Formats: sequence, C-alpha cells, structure tokens
Amino acid sequence: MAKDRGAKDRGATRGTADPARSLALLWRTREPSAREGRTELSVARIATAAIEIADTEGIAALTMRRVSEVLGVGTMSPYTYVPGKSELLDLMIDTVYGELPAEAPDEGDWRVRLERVAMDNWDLYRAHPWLAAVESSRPVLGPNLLAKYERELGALLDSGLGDVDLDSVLTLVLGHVRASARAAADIAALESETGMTDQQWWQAHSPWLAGFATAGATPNADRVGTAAGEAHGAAYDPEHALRFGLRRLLDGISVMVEQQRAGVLGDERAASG
Amino acid sequence: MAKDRGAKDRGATRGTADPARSLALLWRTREPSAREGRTELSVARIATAAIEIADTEGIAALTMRRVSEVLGVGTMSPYTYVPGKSELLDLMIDTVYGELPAEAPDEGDWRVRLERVAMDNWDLYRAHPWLAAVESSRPVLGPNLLAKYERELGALLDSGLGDVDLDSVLTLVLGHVRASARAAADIAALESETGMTDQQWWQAHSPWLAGFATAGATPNADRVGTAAGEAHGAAYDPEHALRFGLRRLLDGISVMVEQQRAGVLGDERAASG
DNA sequence: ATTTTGTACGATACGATGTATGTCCAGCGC
DNA sequence: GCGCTGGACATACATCGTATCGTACAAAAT
Repeated sequence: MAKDRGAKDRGATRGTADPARSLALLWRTREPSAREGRTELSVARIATAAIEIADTEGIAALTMRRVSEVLGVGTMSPYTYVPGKSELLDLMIDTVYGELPAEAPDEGDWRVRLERVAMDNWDLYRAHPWLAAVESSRPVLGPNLLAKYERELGALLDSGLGDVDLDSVLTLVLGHVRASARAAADIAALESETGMTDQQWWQAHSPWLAGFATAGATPNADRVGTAAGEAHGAAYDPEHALRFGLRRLLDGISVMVEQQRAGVLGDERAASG
Repeated sequence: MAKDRGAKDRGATRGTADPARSLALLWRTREPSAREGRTELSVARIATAAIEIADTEGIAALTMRRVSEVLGVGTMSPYTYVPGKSELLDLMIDTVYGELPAEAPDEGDWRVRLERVAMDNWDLYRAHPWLAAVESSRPVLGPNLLAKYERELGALLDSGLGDVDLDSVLTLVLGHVRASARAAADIAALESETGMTDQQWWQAHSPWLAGFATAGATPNADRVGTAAGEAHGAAYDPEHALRFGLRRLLDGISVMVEQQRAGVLGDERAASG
C-alpha cells in the first residue's frame, strides 16, 4: 500500500515527470492496442478531454476525476493510457503546440518575422490560457515542440546572428510573451474567482489603503500609480505590456544586430558569464 | 461542517485572498494582544517561520502543518493570527520586500540606476526563490511594496519619461527579472527533486530523442540547440538569460528615451491600444 | 466449442492538505 | 470565588493523486 510515494503528487501543476515515459507518450511509441479489445479510451481522447477542461474550466479544475467523468469512465481508467497527471500535462502541452502555423513566416526581414512569431505564440496562449502557467523550464521535447523551435529559428536566420545569440534572442522574446500571457491568465482567473474586475478591485481597496498609508509619504507612487491606472483602465494591462515590451525588445535586439553587422560586438558572453 | 468551501483551498500557491484582511494584517491593524495571556505566537513569528521553511525546503513544503510544527504549536494555532494560507503568503511577500535597500540608487543616470534596481530585485529572488513563483498579478499593497515602488520610480525620474511610460518601463524590466528568477527557481527545484543537473538530464534523454525524431528533419534546431547547450553548459542558463535580456531591454528603452527627448515620439499608446 | 490469456476498466482505499468546528484552559475583572 | 474572554488545540471532513487488486471480456489457442 502506497509504496514509495513522497516525491510524487507535487507535480500537480508542473508539466514534468518521468521523461522517458513522457517522450514515449508524445512520440506515440505504443502501438494502437495490438489486440484491439474494446477500446473506448485512447491517448488522444484523453488529451483532448483534458485540454477541453483546462480551456473552459481553468487549470485548477483539471483533476483526474474530472477527466474521467468527462470521458464517462472510471476514475482510474485513464491511467491505463497515461502514467500520471504530469505526463498528461506534457501531452497536453505538445498537443496544443500542434495548433501553431505549420510554416515559418517568410515575409519581411527578421524583425517583422520575429514579431509575427511572438504574436503567433500570444494567440496560442490566448486560446489556451493554462499553457503559460504549465510550461516547464525543462520541457519534454515532443514532436510539435521540436517543429516549433525549428520554425521559429528559421524566421531569424537572416539576422546574421550567431547560433548562440539566435537561441538567446528567441528565448528572450518568447519569455516575454509567456510572462505577459501568464499575467493575463492570472488576471482573468482572479476576475472569475472573485467576480471583480481588476479596476473594481483597486477601487474597492484604495480607501483601505489610504487609511493605512501615511499621506504624502510616497508621492511618486501615488502620482504614477494613478496615471498608469487611468491610462490602462487597470493597474496592469497585459495586452499593453505585451506590445510595449515587444517594441523595446525588438529595438534592443536591432541594436545588437547592427553592432554585430558592423563587427563591433566582440564575444559578449565572455564579459557576462 | 465544511460550509461553503469550493472557492477556497485553490489559493494554495497564489498569494492573494480576501484583501481587506490581508491589508489589515500587513499594516498591523491588530493591537499586539491586549490581554497578554500566554502569548507564544505572533504574526511576526509565524511569518518568519514560514519564510524560513520556504527558503530552505521550497515552497511546496510550506504547509500549515509544517509551520505549526516548526513553531512547536498545534496545527490550528496559527489560524488565530492569520486567516488562512493565502494571507500568510501575502504577509511573507511584503515581509521579504523589507529586505531590499531602503534608499533609491543615486549614482549614475537612469540607465545605471535601473540596472541597479533590477539587480537588487534579482538578489532578493536569489535569497528567496519562492518569491517569484508566488507574487500575484493583483498584489496586496503592503507597506514594503509601496515603499519599493516609490523607491524604484525615484530611480527613473531623470529619464524624462512621462508617468505612464515610467510605470511601463519599470513593469517591463522587473517582469524580466522575475521571469528569469522563476526559471532559475524552477531549474533548482527540478534539480533537487530529480537529483539530476539540467545538463545531465538532457544528456540522458537526447539518445531517446534521437531515436524518435527523424534525422535531418530539423537542422536549425539540432545545430542551434547543440550550440546553445554547449555555450551555457545547459539548455537554459538563467543568469545568462537575465543579463542578456537586461542589456537588450536597456538598449530598447534608451531608444525610447532618446526619441522622447527629440520629440519624435507622439503618443505611442494611441497606436497600440 | 471450450479454455486460456492478456488487457481494459473500475472499486476501494491511503496519505497529504486546507480549514471548519467545538472544546479546554489560563488569566482577568468583579 | 466566579464567570468571561480569548489563545491554543484535537478532531474531522472534503478533495486530490494514485497504489492495489479484482473483474469482465475479446482474441488466441486448443
């Protein structure tokens, strides 16, 4: 009974488990059931149901019991096809990557293409808000993630950057998109949980705050906070944060690309490591 | 028994709960126990213990039972001082903000100062890796967060940017630092859980991957992935990602600052909203 | 046609977790 | 002395992931 647990369970919202099993799952090593008995379930059906739940009810509602319920089977039945919840998350992730455009953007220069790549990712996050919260820093390299990486690198080849910088640039931009998407998903989740808009929330609590804080002690915060709040209609506007940050990033990357072309840039990593 | 749960519990690792209670907690509305009976516990002692646990054992190990155990009291005793786990997280967050430097950086121009602000935040995340994972998009404005915001804005005043852009710039840079810190904490957690370095992990699983993937189908990914892995000694190097991204961001922000000074920049938000 | 076998599926149960609830007890004012 | 108040705690419950083991049925073997 309950043999060597202890390191398990905690992977609840963490998309990474035994990678060999996840890899086998993602690349569909398992033959589609040699004996062909009664096969109500399948890896694909389970993944689809799980994605549906996470999309519509939020990642917190994604429990194995709920998945089973949606599929109309017993609680433990999905475990025949999927080793555990972590592997299921890995599977969900690689599955939705498959919804990205199949071709690398080919119009414009690297800057136009990179912006396009960023917005494609943004759109995917909007379609599957749980994705940003669940991606791991040690991703399981499924077929669709591999294809995604290949495609996105392809969009940057004409920048003239070296391979290492190529990876750094892509990681940086996609990291920004992911962070914005995470924030957006957080806000949406909070709004549906609390039944209050961000704006309503701040309005409801600023009187409290005013009561506690010493008046005039934080002039910059008061002034800038108010200005930002009014400009965005909220304390934080994810869509604005995305575009604002993307513009600064692309400008900053342009500086690097031009330095590189002018031969000015030595080996930058030597100075930063 | 267990009346209207359902919207509770899920706040497990989410640092936001009933904000009025959190605010009252953070600003210490509650008098320090008028009756002075046997007072073993206090809000401060609970917060300190919780931070200690999260620092040394990871945020996943932070349970109410563990907190009570460390304090040497019964499981439910902390609830006398703290309404719930979410509020405790809010309290922990504002408490560690208090460890940041008390004064705004005053050497150099805005760029030097902003970089300093970024690195101060980075250092805080290194000291408390759980922080990056727990900060909410709807933060509870405790005294230390308010002071932090005031101080960080002060470092940027000489940039000549307008109030709204000031907030956007700060949010952008701190978001990058936080994302890097989150990634670093993720990696560290994975390494201690799995007992494997990122590098070891990739080396152990690249044979698997090679077996699945079609050889030669993804040349860019293969080449760039290998190059990046060798350059950083891992698939992802958080410290490098932090510095690389910070440089691009500061370059990009410089472009904006100079455009602003030259009067070139109209109202950017009109075009992006 | 009958037996065997392997696998899909499910019922039950366990440990972990947040926290509601009711109780006990120490110290205070009277 | 006596009741009151507020701090501390033991117990219990719902929910979650999942280990374990039993059942039923289709394909294979006879």
